[in-house]
Amino acid sequence: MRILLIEDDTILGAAVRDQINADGHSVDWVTRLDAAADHVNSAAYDLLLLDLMLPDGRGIGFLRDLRKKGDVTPVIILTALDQISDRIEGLNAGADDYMVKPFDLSELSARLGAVARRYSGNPNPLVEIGELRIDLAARSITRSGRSVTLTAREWALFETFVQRPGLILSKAQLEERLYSFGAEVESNTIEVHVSRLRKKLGHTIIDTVRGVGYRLGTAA
Amino acid sequence: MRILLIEDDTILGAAVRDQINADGHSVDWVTRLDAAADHVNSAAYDLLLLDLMLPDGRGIGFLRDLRKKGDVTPVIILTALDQISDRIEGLNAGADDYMVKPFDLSELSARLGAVARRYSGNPNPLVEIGELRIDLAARSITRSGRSVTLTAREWALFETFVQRPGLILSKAQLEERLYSFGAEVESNTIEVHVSRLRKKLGHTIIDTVRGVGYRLGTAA
DNA sequence: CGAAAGCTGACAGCCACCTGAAGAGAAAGA
DNA sequence: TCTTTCTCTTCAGGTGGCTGTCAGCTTTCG
Repeated sequence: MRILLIEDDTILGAAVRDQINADGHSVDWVTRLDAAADHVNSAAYDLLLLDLMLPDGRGIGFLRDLRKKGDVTPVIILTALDQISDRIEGLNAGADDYMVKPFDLSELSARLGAVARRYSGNPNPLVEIGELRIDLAARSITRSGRSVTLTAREWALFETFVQRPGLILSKAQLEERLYSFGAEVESNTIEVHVSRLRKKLGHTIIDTVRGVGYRLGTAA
Repeated sequence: MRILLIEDDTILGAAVRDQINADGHSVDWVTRLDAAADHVNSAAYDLLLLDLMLPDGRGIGFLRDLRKKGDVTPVIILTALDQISDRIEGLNAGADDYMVKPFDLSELSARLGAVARRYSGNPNPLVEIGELRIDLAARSITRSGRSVTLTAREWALFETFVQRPGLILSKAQLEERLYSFGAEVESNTIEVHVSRLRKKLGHTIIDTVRGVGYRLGTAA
């Protein structure tokens, strides 16, 4: 596994680097966000270890930008902030996990192993559903050869279904995925977006499971 | 997702149960390890939430035994012990994640979502009963290859039988399972739903034990 | 045979869901 | 900065499917 470590504490950073090397992974180590951005753009990493407090800014923003660009590389946050709000903020920003300093190096190994297992099966970037062709990486969809454009929310919703074929997702789950934990939605937003997706992608693309939730269309 | 909650604190347990329900999952809740073992043996769960300190022993041993038997059901540990050593012991014993009490319920939701995502790629276990094929996770049933759709109540009822093959369930038990406390039913609702299930799934799917209750069909 | 228990078709009320529309807000461009 | 355009949330009205209730019928058993 190829790992990018973003950490400005030299003592902790060195310890983490050595531990990861001992586990048989390769590590690039940077201490600033601008250097991290360069590395992410020029190399493909399997995992980012991201400290939240860095000399040139907060890691949360970096993570948000990363996700905004469509990068889905797993990220584990390293933070000294033992506040629930920070953990949630991190998870919302797109982190896959977090570790609160000080942490034990053997625990870090366990987490790396979990992430490696989680992502060992690479998803096929090209998905075909009925008359639809979906390129998850490029965020593009064609319907019977004709290109279809989705808005941000629509894509987030649709992607959620595509990544979990067969599973029924409740509105609560979908809201959790689409919105921050703090920002509760008090209306039928999910219904509206489902309605729009059906209009754009065909009415059979998403099935309603009354009283339970929604599911990717089985007719396709 | 079907979740088994093993937690002896009634206040926390109830809160967790309600949160999970709100997320669209179904929960069985036990307060002792021996009861947990019974449940694990008699039903297929997608996730275990395991408290470490229980009246009849430590959860770590329970988890070790589970893994020893080859059970790979994901386990999230709930613990009041904010010690790194305990976390590591848990991860080493085969836990997939842990949460330290007190934790935020929205964080629990996030973790459940992560587990659901992690295991969504795996094919769901199929239960076969006669000409029926049942995918408990996807809530789908095929009868002789033909897809059958159940309503929410019908599914809840049928699921109850499938999870307890061989057991005779009284109408009172079934009502308790299908309806929240407070919402009393004063009619033959269970009979009606059993009737509807038989119509959809075949008349031998559920046997009547006169004067006692119902049982999953043995003919199959 | 009679009584108790169980079965099922019918139905009405309710509620989950759908969708068009409107206003607020953000992004893009001048 | 102002304007324009696009997007998202909220709301309200309409619709249909689900579900509890009941009545009448069938089955079981003493």
